[in-house]
Amino acid sequence: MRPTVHDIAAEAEVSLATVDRVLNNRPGVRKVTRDKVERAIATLGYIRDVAAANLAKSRSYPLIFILPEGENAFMRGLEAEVQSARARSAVERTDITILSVPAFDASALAEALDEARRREPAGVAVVAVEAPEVVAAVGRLRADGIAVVTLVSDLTGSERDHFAGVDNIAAGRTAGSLMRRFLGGRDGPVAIVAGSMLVRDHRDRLEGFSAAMNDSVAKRHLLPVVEGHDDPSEVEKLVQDLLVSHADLAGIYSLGAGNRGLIAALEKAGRQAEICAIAHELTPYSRAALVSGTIDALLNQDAGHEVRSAIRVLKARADGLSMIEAQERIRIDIFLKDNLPVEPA
Amino acid sequence: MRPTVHDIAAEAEVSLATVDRVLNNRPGVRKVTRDKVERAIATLGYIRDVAAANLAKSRSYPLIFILPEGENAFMRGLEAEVQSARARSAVERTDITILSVPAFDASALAEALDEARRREPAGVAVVAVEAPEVVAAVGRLRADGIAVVTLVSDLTGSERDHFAGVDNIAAGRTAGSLMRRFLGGRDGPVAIVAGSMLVRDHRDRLEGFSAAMNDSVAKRHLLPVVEGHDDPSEVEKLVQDLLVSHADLAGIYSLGAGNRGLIAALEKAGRQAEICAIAHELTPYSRAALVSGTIDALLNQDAGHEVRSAIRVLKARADGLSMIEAQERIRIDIFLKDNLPVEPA
DNA sequence: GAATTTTTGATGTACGTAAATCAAAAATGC
DNA sequence: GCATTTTTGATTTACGTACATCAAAAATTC
Repeated sequence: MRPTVHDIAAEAEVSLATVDRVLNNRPGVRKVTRDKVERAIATLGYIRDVAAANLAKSRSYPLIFILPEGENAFMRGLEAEVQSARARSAVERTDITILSVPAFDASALAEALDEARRREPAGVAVVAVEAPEVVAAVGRLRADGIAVVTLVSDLTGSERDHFAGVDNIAAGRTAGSLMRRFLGGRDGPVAIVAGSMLVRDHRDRLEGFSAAMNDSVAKRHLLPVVEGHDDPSEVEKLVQDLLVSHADLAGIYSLGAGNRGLIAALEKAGRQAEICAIAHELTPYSRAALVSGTIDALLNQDAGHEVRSAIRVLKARADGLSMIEAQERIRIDIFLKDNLPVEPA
Repeated sequence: MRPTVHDIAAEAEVSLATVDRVLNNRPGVRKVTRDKVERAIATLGYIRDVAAANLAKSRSYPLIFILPEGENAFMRGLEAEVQSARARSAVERTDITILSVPAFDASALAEALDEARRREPAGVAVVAVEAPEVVAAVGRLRADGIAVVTLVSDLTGSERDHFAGVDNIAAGRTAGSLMRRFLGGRDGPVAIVAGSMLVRDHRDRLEGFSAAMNDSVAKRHLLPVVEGHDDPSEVEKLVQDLLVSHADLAGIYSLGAGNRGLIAALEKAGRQAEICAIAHELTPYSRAALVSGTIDALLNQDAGHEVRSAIRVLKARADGLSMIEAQERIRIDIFLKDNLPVEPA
C-alpha cells in the first residue's frame, strides 16, 4: 500500500495538520519540524495522490482557444481536437471555450484576445498572426496573470509562455531533403506555394526548405514563392499558371494549406506522375492524394498532440508550475502512402 | 457546476442508494425506476468523476511486463519506458513488475509466462517469440482470466487480447518504398539483414519490404536474407562479408537490431556514402549514424506509446471494458536527419 | 518569570463516488 | 388479505487530500 499523509504524520511523529502545512507550504512550521517531515516523506517515498488532491481542491481551469475560421481542413481538424478535449473536461477539470476569428486578420485576432481577457480564464491558446497589435494583446493577457500558449504558429517578440507546435524550420528542411532525394538526378525547377508570409510557420518552412535545397551539391533552381492564402481555388489558379509557364517543372512544395487546389491542378493537367509534390498536413483530401500518388510525401503535425500539450502547459502555468520542455516538443511526422495511419472513424 | 450523483437522485426523485445501484448496475432495481434514473442521467448530462470513483474504490492493477534481456538498445529503451510508467503508478493505480528473459528463447519465455501466472496479476504484457509452448502458456493465462497483450512482436494463433505494436508489414513496405526512391535509377543489389525469423515482427518486415521492392517497375535484385540475431558483432561480420562479396552493393535494409555492427562495418569499409542504409528503431547509436549520414533513414516505433497503450488496454480488459481499436494503433515513424526529435535528457 | 508570539495538535468538514447495512415500503403470490 | 419477496430509502463509512478553526504547548522577548 502506498503511503498517505497519515503515514507521514506517524513516521515524523507530528500531527496531520503539520504535515499538511509542510506539504502545501503554509506558514507556521519551524525549520527543524519541516525537516523532520521532509525526511519522513523521503524515507516513505510518499507521492501526493493528485486525483484526491484535485478532488479536495475542486479546482477547475477555464481555458480559451482562439482558432481561425474558414474551410482550412487542418484548422477544422484542430478544432475537432479541441472539441474532443472538451469532452474530457470532466476528467481533466478544464472548462474550454472556443473563439473563432477570420484567418490572417491581425486586428480581429487582437480583439479576440481582449475579449478572452475580459472572460478572465486561467489560460489562452492562440493560433497567432504576427503583428504588433497581437503582441500587445498577448502582453495584456500576461500582465493579468493569464497564461498564453501559441498554437501551430508562433508569435515573435511576444511574452507567450510557450509555443505548442513543430519546429517549422526543421519541417521545411525535411521537405527539402525529401525533395532532393526523390528528384535524384532529374532536372527542372521547383516551385513553392505558401499561404501567407504574415504567419510565422510559413516563413519558417520556407527558410528551412530553401536552405536544404541550396545545401545540395547540384543546386536546384527555386521559382519565386507564390501565396495562395490557404484558399483551395486561389492555390489551384496559381499552380495552374506554374504548370503552364514551366513545362519542365520537377517539383512543387506546398508549405501552407489549400492543398485541394494543388491536387486539382496537378490532376487536371495530368502531370501528377511526373511532378514530385510534397505538402503539409494530413487531411482527408491530402490523404487521398497521397494514396493515389498525386502527392509524394506529406509532412504532418499531430493536432491532437498539440492541443493536449497546450492544455498541459496552460494548466501547469496557471498553477505556477514549470513544464518539462522536452516532453512538450511536437514531432514532425513524415507520411508516405505506405505508413499512413488508419483512417479516423 | 457539473452534476453529481446527488443531482441525479433529486432529478429522478429517487434515493442516492438507488442511483448507485443503477450506476454500478447492482441488482434490485425495477425497470421503471432504472429508466427514470437513466433519463435523469441523460438530461443532466452526468459524467462519472473517475478520479473520485477510483479513489472510493481504491482499486489497483497489478501488471507484469516480460522483456528480453541483452544489450539490444531498443529493448533497453522499452524497459526504460516501462520504468517511467512505474513512476506513474501512483497516479494510474498500477503496480508494475518487470520480468527479464533471454532473447529468442521460447522455453524460457513460456516459463516466465507461467511464473507471471503464479503471481496472479490483472494483466501481462509480453514481447513474444513465436512457438507452440508460448502460445500454450498465453492460453493458460487467459484461462485464468488474466489479460494478455503482446508488445512489439505478436504471437500468431494465440489468444492474446491485443497487440501493442506497429503493422510490421507496412513498416517493411515503407522501408522498401524509401529504398526505391532513394536509389532512383542506380544499379546494384540490395541486402537484407534480419535478427531472427523466429519473431513475427522481423518476418513481417521482410514480407513488406520484398513486396515493395518487387512492386517496382524496374525490379531490383535482393540478396538472400542473413540473420544477425540482433547482436552487434554478429551483424558487423555479416555486413563486412556482404560488402566484400558485393562491390556494387546499392543498399542495405537492416530490419532488426544490432545496428552498431551495421554502422561499424559500413564506416570501416568507407562505403557509408555510396550505400543507402535504412534501419529500424531510434537509439543513441542509430541517431548518431543518421546525423553523420551513415544511415539514410530510420523507421521507428515509439516505445513510450506502446507501453502506455499496453497499460491502457490491460486495465480496460481487467475491468471487462472494451477498447477503441483505432486509438491504440501505433504509428510508424520515419526519421531523416532533418526531423529528428530532440535528444532525450 | 510573566507576557507575548510562534508553533503544533486535535478535530471537523468538504470533494464525489463506492459500498454496506438495516428498515421501510411496495409489489407479488396464493 | 395475509405472508412473502422484491424494491427502495436512509444512513454511515471509506478513499486521500485540502483547508479552516480553536485550543494547547512551546519558544521567544524583555
